[in-house]
Amino acid sequence: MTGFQRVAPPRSEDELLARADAIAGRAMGDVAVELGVPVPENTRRGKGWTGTVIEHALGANAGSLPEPDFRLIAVELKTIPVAPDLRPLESTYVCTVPLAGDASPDWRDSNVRRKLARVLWVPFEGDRAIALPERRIGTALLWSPSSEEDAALASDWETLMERVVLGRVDEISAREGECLQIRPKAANAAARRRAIGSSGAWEAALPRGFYLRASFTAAILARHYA
Amino acid sequence: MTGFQRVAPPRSEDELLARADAIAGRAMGDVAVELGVPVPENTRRGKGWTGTVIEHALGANAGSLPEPDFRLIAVELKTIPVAPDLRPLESTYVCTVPLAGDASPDWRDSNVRRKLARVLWVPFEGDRAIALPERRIGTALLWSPSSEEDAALASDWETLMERVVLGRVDEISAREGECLQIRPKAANAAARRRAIGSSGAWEAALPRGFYLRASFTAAILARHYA
DNA sequence: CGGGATCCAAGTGTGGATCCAC
DNA sequence: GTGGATCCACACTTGGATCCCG
Repeated sequence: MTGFQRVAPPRSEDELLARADAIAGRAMGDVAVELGVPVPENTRRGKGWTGTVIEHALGANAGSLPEPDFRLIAVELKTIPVAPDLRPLESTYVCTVPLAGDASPDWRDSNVRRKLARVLWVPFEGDRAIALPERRIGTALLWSPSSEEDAALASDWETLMERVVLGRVDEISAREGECLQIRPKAANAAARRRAIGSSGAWEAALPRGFYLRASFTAAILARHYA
Repeated sequence: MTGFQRVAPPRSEDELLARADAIAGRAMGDVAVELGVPVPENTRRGKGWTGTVIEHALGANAGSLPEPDFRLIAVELKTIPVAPDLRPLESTYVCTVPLAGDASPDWRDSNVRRKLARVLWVPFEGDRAIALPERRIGTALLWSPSSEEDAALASDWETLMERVVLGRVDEISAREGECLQIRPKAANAAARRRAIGSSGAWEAALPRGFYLRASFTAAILARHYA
């Protein structure tokens, strides 16, 4: 939001969906130029660019921390690169893993659950043979977890967090978890953050994040668009 | 330390004092130019400039957090503006007040005590009628608190922290404390930080810092230079 | 293929302190 | 005079994610 044209926050889910409809089918670069968002030359230098563009286009409250992207209506935005058959090409970052031992042991209080309570999925062409600005935006989907999805997420989360609070996050592999996984989330492999160690004392650990597996988001998109 | 000429960290107090002697009597601006440190035009835009210049000149490990300025020899650097009679014109910032309730209740474990255990005081001309770059650097003084000074600091610290841990930091005035006081330390009066409230729950509080009163530092300088 | 590694922008916090109205 | 308010630089953290080698 630094000097770009501002779009007012949406005041209802209908208003949000109408705006999403308005950019569906358009190219990322066109939307960005219209908003005054700079277009990166190199794709490697634009890892978070798509998210930023869509945020501005839809009127997200950019940059707030524990807040949803659309605060007024409590909706989180996730842009997701997809293949022509709508299958996601990447996993989806949810939030950081609390390593300091200051998190509730209850799934219902977790940041993962709060983040995923209401999500606007905005798919876009993920084919890397196409330059980023030329990729087209897809039709958005407003989603909340079904009771089955919530149960599956809760199960993974509880299994993973049990090891985290015991100070064993370093032993967790991204192979664990059926729909939710834990992976590194850092500038590089040397990054360290204060964490509870296995002895109960502070240790330095690689920062991690919770991610949704592509198979999980694939099922969400498939169910809706089928 | 961003692109300026680096000076190696001093390996002994003698080496540090020798360097301090070498810049005593010189003008701030001359030393800055020699080191490649930019000189600000407006004095209001250079509140921390003197500290930065002296840090570079003496070889401080700039920018580390809980570390002393001279890590190898555990010495903290404080530049202090003084009148012609060597009386300080300002109070001296020590460290932030721990508002989150995660601090030890023991003075011996406190950040204030650690910071002040060994200090190199570098006085400089504080007269605002003189442009900042023209102000001359004074003769440095390496100091540790006497047992009386330590006791006085401990007394103030304990009285103040008792109210802080009870969530009553907002009720503390800078008038309290004979040698150590608590004052705002923030970008502006609207800044807020998470703190323990009087009910025990989290509240938003204005960030604060511990400061040494000018009368306290005046006594230190007077005793040494008399 | 996907787990582990990495990249950028922007916001926040900390360390360096001094300013200035009452 | 001085208590309360404020200013700058820069390191760190977080939110946005994708890259890429075994």
